[in-house]
Amino acid sequence: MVRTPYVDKNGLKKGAWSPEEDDKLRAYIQRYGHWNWRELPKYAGLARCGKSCRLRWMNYLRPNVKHGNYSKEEEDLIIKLHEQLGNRWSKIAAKLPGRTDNEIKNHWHTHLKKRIQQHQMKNKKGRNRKSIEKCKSQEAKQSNTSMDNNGSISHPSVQILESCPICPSSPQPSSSTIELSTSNSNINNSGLSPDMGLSSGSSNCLFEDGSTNSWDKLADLVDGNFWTDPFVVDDQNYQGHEISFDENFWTAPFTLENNYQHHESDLSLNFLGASVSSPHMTYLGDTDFSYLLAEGASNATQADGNVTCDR
DNA sequence: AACTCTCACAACCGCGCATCA
DNA sequence: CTGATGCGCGGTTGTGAGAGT
Repeated sequence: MVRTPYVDKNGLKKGAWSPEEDDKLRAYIQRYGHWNWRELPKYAGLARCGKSCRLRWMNYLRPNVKHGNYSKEEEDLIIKLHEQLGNRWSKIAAKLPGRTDNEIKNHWHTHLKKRIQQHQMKNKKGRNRKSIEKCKSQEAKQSNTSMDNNGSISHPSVQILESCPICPSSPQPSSSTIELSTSNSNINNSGLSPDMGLSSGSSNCLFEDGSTNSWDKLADLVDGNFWTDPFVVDDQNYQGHEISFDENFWTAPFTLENNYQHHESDLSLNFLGASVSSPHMTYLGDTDFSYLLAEGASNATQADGNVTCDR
């Protein structure tokens, strides 16, 4: 999947990086920093150009760089930002902690662009269908409606309310009761505003501002995958740290305690009032804690961050 | 099994901007 | 002001893996 390593005419190595080269670059930068990319490879003992070193560090070796596994929330944010900013990948990457411009760009070209195109096609079809129905109903009343061979219509009085291309339909909630509570933390998922905590019963939902809203209003806020997609909690008091849950979130009970040194906040979430552990939790933070969990550690504890998670 | 096609993504390349002498 | 240099950005390419035939 990567380019075969080779040496160019200037004696500089190109192509895929070896683990040894990675180690050299990582060790050097961790010790001395990247004071001058052009000079760096010479001192780090690498037969690479500075540009190549910079790219490798920025896109792969740099701490906290996340790879793959884009959450629904991240994808929606990328789509939204791309609408606003266009192909300004570095600006987009700046809004997604742990993601690089290169990776976002790749993800866009390989996944999101297609998704957008599919949604647009779908909307176009749906719009045509709607339009045809409306058109038919108006045909009896008015005679100046026209329809082409493709089913597209043109009519001065037909108004089309186009749905969001990304969130075409809003689901009805399942019959189960869902209750979430946070302390000093914000829950958010596709379409919910970042500062909106959600606590809901089976027929309506209570927002943090105290207002009660019908499911219809909630349905307006969430997209079609809200009830099935991974759920992300973004603790904004400790930026860059994310805790994400997989599709078993809704069925697997769990407890998470998150007491950071710099603020005493506890992040705890209860599923139906039960305070138990989940085997499906992944911590995507600055520390190596995620690896402990990925390795299947039980009672994983992050010492300095005081993060605990029982399995 | 062998071949072809498509996908995914790391890495490269060229350009433009900022800084400095 | 101008040229050299370094860096960052965005577009493109190369290639291994997996799917399809």
